[in-house]
Amino acid sequence: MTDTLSTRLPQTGRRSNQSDSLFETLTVGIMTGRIQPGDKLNELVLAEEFGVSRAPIREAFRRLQEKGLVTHVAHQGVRVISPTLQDFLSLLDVREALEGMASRLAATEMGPDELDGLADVVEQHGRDLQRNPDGPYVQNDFDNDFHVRIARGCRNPVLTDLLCDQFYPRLKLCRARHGLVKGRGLAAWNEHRRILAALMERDGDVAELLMRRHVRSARAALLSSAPGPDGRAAV
Amino acid sequence: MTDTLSTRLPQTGRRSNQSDSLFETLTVGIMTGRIQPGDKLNELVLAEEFGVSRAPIREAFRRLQEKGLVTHVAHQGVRVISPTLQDFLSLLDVREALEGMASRLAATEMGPDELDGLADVVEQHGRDLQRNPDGPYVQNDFDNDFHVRIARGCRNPVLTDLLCDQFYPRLKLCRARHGLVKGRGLAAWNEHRRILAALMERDGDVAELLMRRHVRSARAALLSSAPGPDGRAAV
DNA sequence: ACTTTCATTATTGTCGACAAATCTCAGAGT
DNA sequence: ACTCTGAGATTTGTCGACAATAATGAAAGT
Repeated sequence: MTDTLSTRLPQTGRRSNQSDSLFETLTVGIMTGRIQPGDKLNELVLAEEFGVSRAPIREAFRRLQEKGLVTHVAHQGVRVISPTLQDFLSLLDVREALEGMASRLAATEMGPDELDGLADVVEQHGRDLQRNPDGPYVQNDFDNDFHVRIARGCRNPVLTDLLCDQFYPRLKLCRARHGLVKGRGLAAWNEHRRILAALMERDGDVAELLMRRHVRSARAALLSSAPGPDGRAAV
Repeated sequence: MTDTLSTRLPQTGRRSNQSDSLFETLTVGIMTGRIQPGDKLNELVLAEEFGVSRAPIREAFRRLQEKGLVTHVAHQGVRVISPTLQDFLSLLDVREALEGMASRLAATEMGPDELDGLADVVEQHGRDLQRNPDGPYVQNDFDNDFHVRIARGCRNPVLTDLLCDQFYPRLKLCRARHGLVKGRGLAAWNEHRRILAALMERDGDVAELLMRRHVRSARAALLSSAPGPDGRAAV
């Protein structure tokens, strides 16, 4: 945790209870990397930092715990999860299943305007690649991310929530811990283009197939860039 | 909520904090149907019932909220989710993806002893069907459920937790709200047998295919037994 | 020098109380 | 009979304090 957290506290009057604000702020803090994997979250420190009592802090902790972003052991406090490479790989297996289904559903459910927006995202990604061809695919803006748009376009609220609220935060946590895979930007972009084409053709079977292959490629790239020779995490 | 909840409170000294006990007790209460969908959960009432203060109650509520079993609106309290038929169907779409992947992984990861145990489960199910051929497939014992065993056999902790801790409780909630589909017991059993066979042959492709078809069949049966003519929930 | 023991400290778990918001329902008004 | 209003009651949000447990570190023993 490099910086003071209170800088981002909305102190909004819109949301009446502080527990919800805290939860959101801490979630963003973990996703952006301001709070690092392995960091201990001290109740008193955070309470003072945010100018609240410990009760709302603890309630936010319980939600973070159930969200899978922190661990909580009795009388020992809360600590940001530090996923092993094995955890990362496990997460990507589940991601393959979920995003594959999301793509299948999105193929029939996304509206023309949504598809246009998705095409814009891909096009912008292509322009970014021209400037920096070897860079990884970075998820700068959550709302303008290729995968997030598909997760939202599948018209399945359970799946959308699962991916956006639970899965992508944990994925960002894994990336903060293990780094991004370099040099897969161009390959990812090509795979995105083919998935987009399948969606526009309303071909759910192909869209699922391509998305699953896409996630599997990312997983394989991660595995091949892993430190250990047997595919196990160093820590 | 028909019965007093405190009957199941472990009051165990083993688990030091009461928040965890409450969370588990409430989760079981919702899963078993003792707490019904739509029920309001009053902090003071529960605090008195369990003989604790409101703080641990509230912390348990936050975890239930993030688990997706209750809703929480500010100054209005906590209420057990009352899923629409649409939610039920959405859940089954995601279930198809997750259990399909679990079956694929389980085909290569499950040990011989685990497969034997799974075969016993299927056999026992067959004996139950002889006595009551028209009954639905009921999940009497969580540990001896066909799907739970596969979820645990896939050797992917993320997937196992997602299915057992998050998905199956929500599924039970949906069943409590919308009832079980009658008369699918025999068909389900046959599908289970074929999935088991694929697992024993270590054929992940077929196992995933059959499991997805199995879940889709259950979904279709639910849809056809639905009240509305257009597949929309009455509520 | 190293390990063990024990008292001190720091942190978490729980509680009761107060403030703020919502809900309830009797009574006035149409 | 129906709707609207508002005071009282109920319920939630937050706080400060105390108790219980774990982490820390100094002193004693080997």
